[in-house]
Amino acid sequence: MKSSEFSINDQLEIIRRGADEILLEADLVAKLKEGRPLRIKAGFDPTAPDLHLGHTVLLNKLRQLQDLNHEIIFLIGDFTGMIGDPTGKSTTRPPLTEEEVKENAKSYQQQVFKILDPDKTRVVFNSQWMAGLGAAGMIKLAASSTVARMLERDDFSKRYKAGQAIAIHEFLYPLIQGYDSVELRADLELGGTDQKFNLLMGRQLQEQHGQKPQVVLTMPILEGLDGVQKMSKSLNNYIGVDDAPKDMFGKIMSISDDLMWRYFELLSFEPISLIEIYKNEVEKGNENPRDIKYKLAEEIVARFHGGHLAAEKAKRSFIEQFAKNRIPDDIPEFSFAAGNEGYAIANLLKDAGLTGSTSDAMRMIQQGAVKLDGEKIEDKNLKVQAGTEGVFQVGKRKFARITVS
RNA sequence: GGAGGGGUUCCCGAGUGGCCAAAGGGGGCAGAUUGUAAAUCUGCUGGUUCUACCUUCGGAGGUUCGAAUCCUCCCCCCUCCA
Repeated sequence: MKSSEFSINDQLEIIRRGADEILLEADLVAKLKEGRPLRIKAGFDPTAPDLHLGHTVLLNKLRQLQDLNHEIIFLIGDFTGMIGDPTGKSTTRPPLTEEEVKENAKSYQQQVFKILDPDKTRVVFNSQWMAGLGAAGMIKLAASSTVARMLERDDFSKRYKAGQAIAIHEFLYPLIQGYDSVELRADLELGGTDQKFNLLMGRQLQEQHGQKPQVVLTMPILEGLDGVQKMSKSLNNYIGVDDAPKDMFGKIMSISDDLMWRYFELLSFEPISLIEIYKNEVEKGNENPRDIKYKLAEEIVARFHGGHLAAEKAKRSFIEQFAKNRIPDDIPEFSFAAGNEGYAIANLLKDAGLTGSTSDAMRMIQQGAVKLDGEKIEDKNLKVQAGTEGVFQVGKRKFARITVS
C-alpha cells in the first residue's frame, strides 16, 4: 500500500474536514505530490492521560491520515512537560519522575489505540533528544528567536499588556516544541488552534536548520457539554473515552441541538454529506433532533466500547431510564444494619453515596429530590426501619438498592 | 534596594469589631416544564447528633465578653521607581 493510491484531491478533502487552518496548503500539495508517506507529528502532554472526546478530535484526524498511509509520530512531551504549555495559569510544573512518565505513557497508549492503529504509530519522547542538548544547546536554541517574536503569541501579548508575569522559561516551550519538529524532520504537525504559534515555530526552526518547513494543520478546540467553554476535565464538562457506555450515551444526549452538529462534524466518521441530510431533515421537521442525536451517541459509544452491541444496550437503558422513567437494572446495592431506632434517612443516603454529605441529603429531601421506590420522601428526619428494602433515588440519575436490616 | 496595592467560602468579588456560614454575580445541584435539548421560572449551594452545635475568610500567635474585620511576626502575589 502506498499513499499514492489515493488521489491528491481525495486526500485533501479528507484532511480538510473539520480543520481550522492548513498552513500552507500549497506546501501540503507539494509534499503529497512526492507520493511518499508523510511524517506526521502530534505532541501530547505527559501529565494528563485521561483522554476525553476533545482530544479525540486530533486523534481522529491522525487516524484519517494514517488510513491514507502516512506515518504517525505520537510525541509525548515529557521534557516540555517540565514547563507546561504557557497559559498564565499554571506555573512551572514539578518534573515527573521517569516512572510516572512511563506509567502515563502506557495509559495513554491504551486509550489512544482505540482510535489509532498501533502498528502504524511510532511513539517517541522528546526527552530522547532534549535531555542531551545541554545548557549550551539550550542557549543556542534560545538564540534562534526573539522576544518580539515571542510577544506575537496571543497569550504572551495579552499577559504582557495586562502587566502579568511571564516567566523566562515559558519562552522555551514553543522553542522546544519547534525543535522537536527539526529532530523528527516532520512534514506536517497537527495541533489545536491554541497551538498555532508553537506549530509555526516549528516551521521557522526547520527552515533555520535547512529543512523544508512542516505543514501546520490546526483543528478546532471542541466545546464541552455546556457548549461554550472548551471541553476539559477541570471544567467538568467532558466526556471521557473511558466513561461507562451508559454515561457516555447520556452525556451525549444531554448536549444542545446546536452543539450536536458540531460534534457530528468533529467526532463522527459519517460522511459530511449524510450529516447534511440529517440537518436538512431536522430543519424541515421530518426528524426529531433527539433521534438524530441517538445516532451520534450510538456511533461514539460503539467506537469506545466494542461495537454496536454495547451501543444498543446503552441506548436501551437510556430509554428505559429517562424516556420511560424506569429504574435502571445495574445499580449499586447496599445493606445496612439499623438499630432499634432505625437508620436516619440522611445518613442512609450519604452512606450509599447518593449524596455527598448528610447536610446535602437534608437539602435534597427538602427540595423533593429523594424517592423510595418512586414515592417521594418528604420527612428529612425519617428513620428508616429495619426490614425496609427498596430503590432509593436522588435526583434523576442517582440510584441505589438498599436493604436495611 | 525603595514606595504602594493585595491574598475571603468551587470561581469572581463585597465585607474594616457583634445583626457574618459571610452581600452580589458566575458555575453547580434540585424542582417545574421537556426530547435528561435549549430557553424559562423557583429553590438550594461548609459540616454534624440539623430550629442547636462545630469548622471556615493566606499561616502562626495576641488584644477583646466577642475578630474575616484590631495588633505582632511570617509566607505568597501584583504594580511603580531604581
